[in-house]
Amino acid sequence: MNGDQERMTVVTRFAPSPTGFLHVGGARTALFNWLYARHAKGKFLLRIEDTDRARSTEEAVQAIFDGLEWLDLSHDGEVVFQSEGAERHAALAHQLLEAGKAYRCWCTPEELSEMREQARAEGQRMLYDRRWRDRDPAEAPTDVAPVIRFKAPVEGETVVEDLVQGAVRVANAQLDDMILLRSDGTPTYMLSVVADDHDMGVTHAIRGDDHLTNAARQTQLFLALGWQPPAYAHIPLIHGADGAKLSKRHGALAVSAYAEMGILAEAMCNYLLRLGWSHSDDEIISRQQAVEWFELDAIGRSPARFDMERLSSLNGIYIRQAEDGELLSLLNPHLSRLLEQEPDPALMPRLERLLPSLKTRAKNLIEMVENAQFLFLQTPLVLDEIAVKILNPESQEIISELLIELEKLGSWEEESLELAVRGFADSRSLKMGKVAQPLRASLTGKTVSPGIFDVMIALGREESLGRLGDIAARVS
RNA sequence: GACCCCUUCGUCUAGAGGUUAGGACACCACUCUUUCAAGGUGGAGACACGAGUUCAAUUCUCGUAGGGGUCGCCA
Repeated sequence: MNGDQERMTVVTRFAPSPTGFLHVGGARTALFNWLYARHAKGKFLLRIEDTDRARSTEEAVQAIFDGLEWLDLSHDGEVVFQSEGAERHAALAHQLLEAGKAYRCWCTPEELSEMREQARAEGQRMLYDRRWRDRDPAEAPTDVAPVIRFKAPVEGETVVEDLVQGAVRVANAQLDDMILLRSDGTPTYMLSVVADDHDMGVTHAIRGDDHLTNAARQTQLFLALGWQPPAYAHIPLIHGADGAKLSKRHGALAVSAYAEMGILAEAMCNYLLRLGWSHSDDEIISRQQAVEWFELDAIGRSPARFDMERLSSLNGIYIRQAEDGELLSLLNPHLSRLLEQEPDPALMPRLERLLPSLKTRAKNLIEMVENAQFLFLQTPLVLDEIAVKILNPESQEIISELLIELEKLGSWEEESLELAVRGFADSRSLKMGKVAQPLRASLTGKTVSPGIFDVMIALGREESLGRLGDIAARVS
């Protein structure tokens, strides 16, 4: 990179094709582009590559917007829809044609597939054989609409100075004359990206490794148009847990699916950031630190596997760090779904009080609301199987006697509650567990819950005594 | 098949000629303890293989093997 370029404002872009949801791979690409732009105090642009009108959908465009919003990756300026530049792209193709840097090709799809068959049979790379490159257009069939192909260099090599992969050399003989304009006159992706990256002033194209070969062809096109290609950074792909490519039919989920699983956006970003990028031993990295630290040369070159365990663990950490108010609003939709109705606002303080205790016990928002569900249940509680076993006649008797002690309590604070319950256990020579577990079962209907005194405080005196009363009432 | 890229614990990675090869997740044990977690302590666990270069290679070079990607009038 020369000095002029260093002084230029960095412009990155995320350029997804709207043919499906935004999955983790795309999300990471977007994150890296965003981080690099913010780090360099440059611009992060968003371009929707919808030149394949047959496959692009409105819903997919929306899904991409939603996904980026969830991840909090805001772009600068207006969104560019690639299809809107079709006319200019087509004009560029004609300009190349007139300059003798492109030519018309009248091959039919059938001829092309024959060519591929033959190349395969001969063990060659399946390339277009350039049969119309120097052929007289007068020989053109009249019943075939031509495409415009790029007259690519035949000899020598094209070098992509990749910021992640290093210098990648491709022999020009390995690249064929790509189609610039389809027979219906519409531009192809290859032409459109080059034109748009140039027009948008993109200085750094950070994208998936699967575009590496394309980078060589795009470099040739840039040069033919008299433009300078952007700096490229091809980041390794994300693989599934089994090492195979992560695809829509193989483990790749929409980022929205992770949101529904109760993953926090911050955790997702932190996880994605550490997939292929590192800053010595740092693991928990805030957005602010990431912006400060993010450099392209710290991106690894080998593909990484997607590890849900790791994401979950990170998510647990972010949940514990989350601010209560924020967490509460994040929890709300999950709670409504679990309860199959809006939670009673009058009961929300219970959740709020139990939040600190709930935080250490969940790896995602779903687990969290499940652990908190008992706070919102109607009494008498329906006990689960093991809770029923714990509340045998003996335990019910204990609860009944404990209830009498608790009713006498003047204050309903952790200290006094603990004193009372422990005192009660001591007085009968009972181990704490003998009292706590029946208490837990009575109060929550389950055998697993946050600390029992936290539970009692969250439920409040009246509700707690009521629930214990339900159990005590069984003692005949 | 051709071309391109990759290769450190099971996974994500640190490392950039000389380290007891470090951290994180997961795993195991212990601890804390009213359950479950969280926390704390400790443990097991890796430089794919083969040649070179060098006094010295995980680190540099070249092969081999394995993995991945690309070869559309898709993007």
